[in-house]
Amino acid sequence: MNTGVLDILRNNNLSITDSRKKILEMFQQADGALAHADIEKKSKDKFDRVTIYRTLQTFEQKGIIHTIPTADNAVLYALCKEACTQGHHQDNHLHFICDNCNTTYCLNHIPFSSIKLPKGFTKNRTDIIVSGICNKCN
Amino acid sequence: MNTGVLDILRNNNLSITDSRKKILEMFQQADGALAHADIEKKSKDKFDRVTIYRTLQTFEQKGIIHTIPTADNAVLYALCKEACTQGHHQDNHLHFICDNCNTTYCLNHIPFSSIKLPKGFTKNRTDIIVSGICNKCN
DNA sequence: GTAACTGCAAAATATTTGCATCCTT
DNA sequence: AAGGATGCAAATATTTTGCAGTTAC
Repeated sequence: MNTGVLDILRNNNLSITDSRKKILEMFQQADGALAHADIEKKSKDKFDRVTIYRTLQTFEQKGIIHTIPTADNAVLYALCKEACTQGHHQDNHLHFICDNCNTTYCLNHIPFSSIKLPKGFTKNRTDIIVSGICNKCN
Repeated sequence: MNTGVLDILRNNNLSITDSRKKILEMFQQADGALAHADIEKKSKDKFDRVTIYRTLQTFEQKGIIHTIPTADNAVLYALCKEACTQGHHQDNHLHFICDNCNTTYCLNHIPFSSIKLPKGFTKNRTDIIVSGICNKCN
């Protein structure tokens, strides 16, 4: 897995630094979404808050991670799939947020019909957020 | 329209105050989503920031307005349709956010197939956020 | 060696809380 | 009159910015 992290950074022309390696690994291990606060907690005494903000921002610009909109307005990030490229994120995101344990699942394999917009509207990105109770909490 | 506002407040056992009337009217006139900042600007020198926070919170608890998840993490609110009741918001929200003018449209009449979750997952709320360019900006 | 990244300090924003006063009913 | 709502002050929390020192390449 470590190699994967390095490859991702190299492929995006980012220099290899401790914080970037560590934060990327956290995303891979989480296999789901992380909030700024999660990263801060899990990396206790490791990185400055500011570094985390900047790293997340860099990753998002490069298309390595994407934001997940949430109803309660927490800022969540998750690894992008291959389809994401710099400045142009994958079109369809389907995320499930558990109301109980608060875990976020990326359910990219769930199909849904594409949405037809009214005339004159152009679609760029679609986000679907489903909340409820996950299989572990049920 | 003024009567509508009063009815809404009465139906929810809320006392009729200037800020509540004014903010509700803003939502009706906006016919779309408003952020805390929008309300603050539009009601210049009228209400305290804190009153706006508290009013929005009250409205949301009563099911008069609901939050709209956004990718850029702005907090948006919009009027709920009749189907919303206290503590139990309408199931399907479809919102369009213009990347250009930033206007948010509630497109509740656009159909989409219901989403099937994996076994063990229970659905509570579904939000669909489409971003792109709206008909006015196109 | 140079450009880029990090950490610290501090500024700018955003949100919450406490309390005295005012308003609605 | 009583309970709730508002405004103000202040405490917290969150995010951004500047800059000097450090690190990657």
